[in-house]
Amino acid sequence: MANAVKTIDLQVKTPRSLTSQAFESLRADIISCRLAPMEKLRVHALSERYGIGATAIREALSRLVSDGLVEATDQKGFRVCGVSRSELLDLTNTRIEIESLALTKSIANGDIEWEAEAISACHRLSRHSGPGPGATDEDKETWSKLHHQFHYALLAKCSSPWLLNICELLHQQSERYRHLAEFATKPSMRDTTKEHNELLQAILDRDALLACELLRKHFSRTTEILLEAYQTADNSLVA
Amino acid sequence: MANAVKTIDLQVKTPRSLTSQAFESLRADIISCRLAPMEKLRVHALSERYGIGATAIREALSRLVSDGLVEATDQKGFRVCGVSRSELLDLTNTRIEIESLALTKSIANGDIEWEAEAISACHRLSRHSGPGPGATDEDKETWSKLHHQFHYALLAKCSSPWLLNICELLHQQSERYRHLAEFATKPSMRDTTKEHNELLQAILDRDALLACELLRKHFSRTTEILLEAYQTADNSLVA
DNA sequence: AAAACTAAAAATATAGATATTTTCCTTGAC
DNA sequence: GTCAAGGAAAATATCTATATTTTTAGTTTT
Repeated sequence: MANAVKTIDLQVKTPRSLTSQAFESLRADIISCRLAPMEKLRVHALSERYGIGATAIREALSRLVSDGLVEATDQKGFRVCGVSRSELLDLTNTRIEIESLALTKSIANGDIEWEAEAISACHRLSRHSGPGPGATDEDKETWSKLHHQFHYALLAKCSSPWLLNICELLHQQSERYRHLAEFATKPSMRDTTKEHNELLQAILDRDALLACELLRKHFSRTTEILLEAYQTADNSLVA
Repeated sequence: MANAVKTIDLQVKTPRSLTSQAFESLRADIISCRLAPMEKLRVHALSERYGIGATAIREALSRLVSDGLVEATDQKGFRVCGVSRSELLDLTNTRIEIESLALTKSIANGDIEWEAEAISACHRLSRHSGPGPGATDEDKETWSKLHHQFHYALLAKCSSPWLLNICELLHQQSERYRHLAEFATKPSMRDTTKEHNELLQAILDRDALLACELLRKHFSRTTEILLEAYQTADNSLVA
């Protein structure tokens, strides 16, 4: 009721707190490995780097602890979580199993709108030039986003917020591993677009078993390539 | 080398930081619902309650955000995460599915030592008087711990740190729901000891399918009882 | 070379300043 | 009279700067 024009309220942009800004900057820098695994995170240094007070940094780091990106030790401060071959393998396996659950549910519940979203996300992704060697940092970031949106769209209708949360958590972890080897990967003799299209087709056919199998292969292949890249580059992932 | 008696260093207790203390106190109070769902968490008030400075509280609250126990809104502070029937149902389902994965793996990998641990944890639990109406707060807490240790022991050999992490996360969430209805539950016409024993037996028989089915029933029954308790007590879990 | 001491650096905690949000009261319109 | 709008005042969140403790690294001594 009352008059229709009152406050414009065009959702400008949330006047976010410095803590939130620091949180996102830190997360982005850790996932992209601009802050390397096991790197010590000195609050004072970060405070200068981002131009944000120490308390806000400290709080942002704390929030990242439960996300598994930062580890904190009492009286010794923070550091970026380490990486290892065994963790990458565990992560990949866990992700395959849990995303398969979500995908199966999504296929069972998804409606036409869901199919449409998946198709358009897949299309957007396929038209991007990809994260290959010639790409700028911005290109790579855009591709990551599109890639994420495609996979998210597939799981979106699993109708389980908790399951979806967990998938997001695992995705975030995987992204870090992918970035870690990014500069070491070769011009990829891999047709990811084809993989995505096949996955999409299986989904449209509502063939959950095939879709899960394709998802498994998709993730496994990425991990294999990463592990190989580490070996070639002696980019030692200490076990 | 050198003389044997120097510093006693009997692993007294880690001289933990105030932040860690605050973190654990807050977590315990939220899980036990001494801090109720949706309750506003005023930093100043908590600072006095625990006798710990505001910064440490703030940091501890930040750490709880990613654990899904506290939610933060920029410029509006913190509050305990809300609860709902639908979330309880989602949580239970997700937990059933994911713990089943872990349990199956554990059964595949577990050795004699693992069996022994499971048996002894089950025994310890069965000899406890239980969390029934006549129990003191300390009794209840001890029972929770033993119950947790039993279930953890079952999953311990899944050989996937990530999967285990996620199970712990979900367990923590479930515990909060259990405590929420604790005072409303009736003298339980339920033989949990029997349920636990049957589950243990299936595991010793290495019958993964049966074990998962028993686990599912175990969790489902708890949730049913909780939902019923909410209804009777008008302990409204707003949908 | 190992232990003990010293000085610098860093993490943690406190207190106080600033800015935002909420509350509550007043005012005005229907 | 009731409801909505406006606007202080209080409460609260956020941030900075400072002080205290702990860790680390370097140096000396045994």
